[in-house]
Amino acid sequence: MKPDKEPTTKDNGAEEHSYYRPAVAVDVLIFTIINEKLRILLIKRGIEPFLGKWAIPGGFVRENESLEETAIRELAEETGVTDIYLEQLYTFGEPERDPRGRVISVAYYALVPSGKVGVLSAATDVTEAKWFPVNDLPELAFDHRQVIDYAIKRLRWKLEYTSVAYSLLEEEFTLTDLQRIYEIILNRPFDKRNFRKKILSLNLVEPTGKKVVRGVHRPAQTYRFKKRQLSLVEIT
Amino acid sequence: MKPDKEPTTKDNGAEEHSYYRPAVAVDVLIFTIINEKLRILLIKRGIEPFLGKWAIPGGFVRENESLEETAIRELAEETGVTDIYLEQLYTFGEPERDPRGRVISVAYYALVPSGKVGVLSAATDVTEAKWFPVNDLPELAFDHRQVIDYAIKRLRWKLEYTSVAYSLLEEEFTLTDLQRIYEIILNRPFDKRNFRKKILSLNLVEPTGKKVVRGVHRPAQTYRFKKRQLSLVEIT
DNA sequence: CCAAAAGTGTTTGCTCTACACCCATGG
DNA sequence: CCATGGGTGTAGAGCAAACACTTTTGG
Repeated sequence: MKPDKEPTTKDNGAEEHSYYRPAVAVDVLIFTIINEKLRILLIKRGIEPFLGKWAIPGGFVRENESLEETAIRELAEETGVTDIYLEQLYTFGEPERDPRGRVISVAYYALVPSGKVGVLSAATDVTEAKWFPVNDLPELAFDHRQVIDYAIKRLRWKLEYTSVAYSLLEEEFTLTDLQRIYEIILNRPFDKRNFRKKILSLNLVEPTGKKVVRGVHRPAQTYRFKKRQLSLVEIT
Repeated sequence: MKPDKEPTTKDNGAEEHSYYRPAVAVDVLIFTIINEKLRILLIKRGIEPFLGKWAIPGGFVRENESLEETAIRELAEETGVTDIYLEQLYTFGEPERDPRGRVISVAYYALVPSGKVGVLSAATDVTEAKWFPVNDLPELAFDHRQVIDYAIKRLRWKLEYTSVAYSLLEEEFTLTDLQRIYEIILNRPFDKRNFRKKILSLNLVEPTGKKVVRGVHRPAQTYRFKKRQLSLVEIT
């Protein structure tokens, strides 16, 4: 139970005694789209430091629990959802990030389908939690502003080069739904014809055969994502 | 000094006492190119577990030292070099990765210019360290095989989409040098004319005006990287 | 019949690929 | 003068961008 030289063995036996052990937390950035805006789930701090400020939900790693398991647990505690897109983002370890002492925090980010969101926001009302549009954030605790900025950059990048976008949609969706995800997150318009051409040429999506009527206009074909597996470039 | 609820405040006061604190290590994957091969610096373990197996150099985070500082320190201890490309790779935290107890390890990877290598391999002879070609690795300790595989994937990706390649070269280099870096790491040939056209069109490189003679043939123009700063896509 | 989103092709420019020969040097 | 890598251009294919009208529905 007392690691002495891991993971290396650079034999300068000077460090045989107990090592300095920082606290290790996992923070989970939970994104979704509500009302045409990319939003993140934040919780209001009830204690010092940063009392009253908003923060990314997170918690400490437990014994016998992997980092990913911690993230999944946190996610479930906050939102009740499981089985959604989750990816390690970055590990933040500046000594001064927490005024109370050293905390190394491994950040993950999760994408929740826009549809499950009603449920979520209800479930999270108990502990003071809210979905904030990412371009209208409140005052944040710790270095959480930078963490969020970094996550958004990564999300934008992933959206352009992989198929994460599907993680923000329900099983069945229209191509317009998909296009809207891209437009909202990347914050620029796409040409409808070119967009559809590109998506269909990627062959990641197939029509369900069903149509859905969503207003006083022509019904739309719905599609489903072929394999519920992500990305061509599965390197972060 | 005793963080109680960081970084979140999900008020279930059950965890007010001292948290479980795993050991936190930083491992540094140091890559370079020697003799037309991509190589990684490994050290031989002198103690159990995995005695005699090779491992990625690393060490524990110290108080008041950021993760990056730890990585820089490890890198300097192993190789003597400073001021080289360093990037956080991933954080590995499976509870069973170290048989002796929980160790969370934040992996960084570094790229050392091919030229500084002579110096390095000499300097590292003291502690049993060796440069191994990445496609001819010895038996490795812990989960280090996967860590290396992951790093190589990331390195390949970075090479294609950013300008990390320059981190493996000296200040001044020929276009053939650069092409060779790409060919070695991506393990496929490039067309000389197309390669040069592309590199020059990116405008990241400028001729030094000097030429270098390196054999019984026409001397080559040398170039330098315009801004010693990396990547267009500065995300992960 | 009107409003609103769904759906659909073609042209143009640009980027990527394939490909072969002359040049400068040292021995 | 020979061997060796340095250096250069062009044509064709495939991909990305721009762009406008018809269809289906509910009210």
